[in-house]
Amino acid sequence: MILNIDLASAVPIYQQLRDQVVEAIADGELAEGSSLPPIRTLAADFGINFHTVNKAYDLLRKEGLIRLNRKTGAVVAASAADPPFAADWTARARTLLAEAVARGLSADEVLATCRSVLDSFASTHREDTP
Amino acid sequence: MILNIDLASAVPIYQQLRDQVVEAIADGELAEGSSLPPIRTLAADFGINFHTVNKAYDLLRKEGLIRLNRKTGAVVAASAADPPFAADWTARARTLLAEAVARGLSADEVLATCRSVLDSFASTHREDTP
DNA sequence: CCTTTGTTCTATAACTTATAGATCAAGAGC
DNA sequence: GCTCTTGATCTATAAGTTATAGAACAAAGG
Repeated sequence: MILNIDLASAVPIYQQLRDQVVEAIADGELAEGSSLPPIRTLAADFGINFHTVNKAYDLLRKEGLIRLNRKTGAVVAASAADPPFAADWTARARTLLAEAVARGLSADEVLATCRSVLDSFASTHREDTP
Repeated sequence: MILNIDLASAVPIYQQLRDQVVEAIADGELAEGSSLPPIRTLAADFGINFHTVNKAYDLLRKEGLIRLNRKTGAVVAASAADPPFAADWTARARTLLAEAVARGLSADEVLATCRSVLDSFASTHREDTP
């Protein structure tokens, strides 16, 4: 798994890490059961503090995306969307979609972009499609 | 225009205000040329500081969504999406869409949700559809 | 004139982010 | 058994963000 962080970005480092793990899971690059690097290793690789990585992993655990165990380390969990998540997600999507439309993108363009992004997730790295 | 703010929310007040104006513009509820309430009026209505409202308006101005003038007040600008915006928006959409997929929603469900939200924007409050 | 409006300064308290160091507890392997 | 690796959990500190507050300025209108 290839992770990149941008120290100059306005988005917090722990959030960048979380986002990239989320994208890797959606991508299929990180399948259920696969392991993430140990906190300290990842921190050393990026030259950042291990507490920052810990915060990202803790966030992913709270979201139910990974399981954390001593020695087993961080492992990608089985995904099961609960109804409250769907409602919350839709509210956030509404805000993001509204921004695109308000800035002058047409609904068709926006939907095409979404479809294209979703296709890029569905098509790659799936090992359960023989 | 009906604005609601949640003081208990984790999302900053100025961001909530910005998001709701963005949604109102996407909705057509706020058409090009229509006026937003004066900073101090809005602040008084919500019982919050006028600097907080000023920050939201300033953000909207920087995004090119409204124009600010002394005495003319805050007016919704003509929308014209520049290419850098589209690229930036797609990157943010990728993160949000990835979250839905990673949490177990199917690509079809997600796309249907997006379509439904976009339809809700396109269908309401348009006075340029005779 | 005086009011209304956005704009711009300073200041402060509370919270968030990132860093740092120390320690604990569970499991693996020698 | 001992040690190493691992996540988990405390304290602490510096820098940045958020929200509040008060004051004052500049332009346009009545």
